[in-house]
Amino acid sequence: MGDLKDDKQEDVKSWKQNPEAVRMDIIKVATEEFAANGLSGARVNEIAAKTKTSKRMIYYYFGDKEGLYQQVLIEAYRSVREGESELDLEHLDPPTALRKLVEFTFDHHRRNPDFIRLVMIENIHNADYLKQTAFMKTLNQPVIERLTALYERGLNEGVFRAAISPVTLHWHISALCFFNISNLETFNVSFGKQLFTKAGQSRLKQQVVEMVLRYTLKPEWIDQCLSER
Amino acid sequence: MGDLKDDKQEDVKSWKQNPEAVRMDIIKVATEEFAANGLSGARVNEIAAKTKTSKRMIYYYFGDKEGLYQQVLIEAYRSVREGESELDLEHLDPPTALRKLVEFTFDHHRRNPDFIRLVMIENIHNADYLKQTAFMKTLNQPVIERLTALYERGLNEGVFRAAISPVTLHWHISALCFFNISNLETFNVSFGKQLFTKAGQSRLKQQVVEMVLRYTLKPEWIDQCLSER
DNA sequence: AAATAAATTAACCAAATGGTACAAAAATGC
DNA sequence: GCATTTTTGTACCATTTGGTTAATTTATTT
Repeated sequence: MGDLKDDKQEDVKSWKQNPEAVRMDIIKVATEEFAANGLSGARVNEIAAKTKTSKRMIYYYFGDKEGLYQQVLIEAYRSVREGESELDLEHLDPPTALRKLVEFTFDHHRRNPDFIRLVMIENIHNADYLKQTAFMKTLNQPVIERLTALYERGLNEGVFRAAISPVTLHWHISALCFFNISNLETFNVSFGKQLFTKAGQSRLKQQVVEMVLRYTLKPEWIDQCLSER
Repeated sequence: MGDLKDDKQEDVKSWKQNPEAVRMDIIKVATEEFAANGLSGARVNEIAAKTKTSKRMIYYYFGDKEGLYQQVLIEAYRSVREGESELDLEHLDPPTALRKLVEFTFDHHRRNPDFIRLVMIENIHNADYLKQTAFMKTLNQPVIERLTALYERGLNEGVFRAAISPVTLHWHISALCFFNISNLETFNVSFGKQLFTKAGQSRLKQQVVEMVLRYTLKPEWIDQCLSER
């Protein structure tokens, strides 16, 4: 018993190649590490250890730490924008569509804290790594286009106020939904946890919706659109 | 010419003590470094080099890097809250006072990007270092108190809608003003610089004011209060 | 099947980093 | 004026870190 023959010849030293899977494994691990610790805080050794492969592979595929970070960023933006594109707002009346968009954004940011953290981290670095990629504008264009279409429908139907720029509208929605996650911890410490309990969050979500709608709707439509739901 | 005598005996090896000045010098330099590079990104050597004193002093006064970071945070919060307390809103009618508060917050955050960055960084660290200090709630209480007084005045005068919590109101104002600075760079890259030119910023400020007022005011007062200015 | 290219491993390295040991100069107490 | 305590400067160190060298294994081409 226990003689060491070629009983299991498979697990001795043998591996299949699967570059793409290895790449994605590294990116996934690195995403968590960078989101948790920032660019300078993350440790390549730590990332490598949590990977199915070795540190050498990281440098083989990504060149250096910053190259890896940049790919993590790109991948994060891509996957988030992909998620957003599932929304279809065209068949809803404009106020309802806007409400749905805000609610979706609010929930979406809550479900993707790692993405929020990566964006925070990238801002700390003055967006230097996003600037290098340069395809950012293309990637983000659809967001604005959808919102523009929605806003113009609302204008034509006479329910939205004029002279709001879609980019500004997007900025407002982003600000409220982003801050909710990004500053959760310091706000907690400073002002208590009321807003961040489960009940607090669903109340807050409705208030954010309300804020955006009260800003966008013509006054005469406010009461109807807010009670509606 | 050039003989080395005791010509200047004063600058050889002599110094006056001034602990508090040294401490503040370190904190000031460290604030910039931490704001620029984060906790893990900042280098103690670099901080020391930019100081009038030596690395040894940093460890003497602050124990370790994290201790220094923590003091930097505390000092930053204190000085910012101090600045805010200069506002006196009591003698203005509630809508005007609220407008002034929002405008002030917007400008204030713009003038203190280092503070914004420190808060971002602290959030990346899950507010662990603020949690340790525990006097945060005391420090931030006045902000809520002032806002509560203002809101209740507005209620009594019949110009504000009911059932808005002051903490929530503060959250909304903070979110919009904070995001403006914190996410400036990534927003720039993603959606263009329109909102962050000089003209763009003053327009945005008015829109933020408008958003808060439309949310807070009773509908019948909106037109009057927004045109007023 | 031989030669070439791509993918992977393990051991190693120089530089940078947070932190300290030691000693000397000022201030303070007696 | 002397002893003790506080404050400061210099030189140094152990560890960690990002990154590499060189060799081995699998896949692909001819």
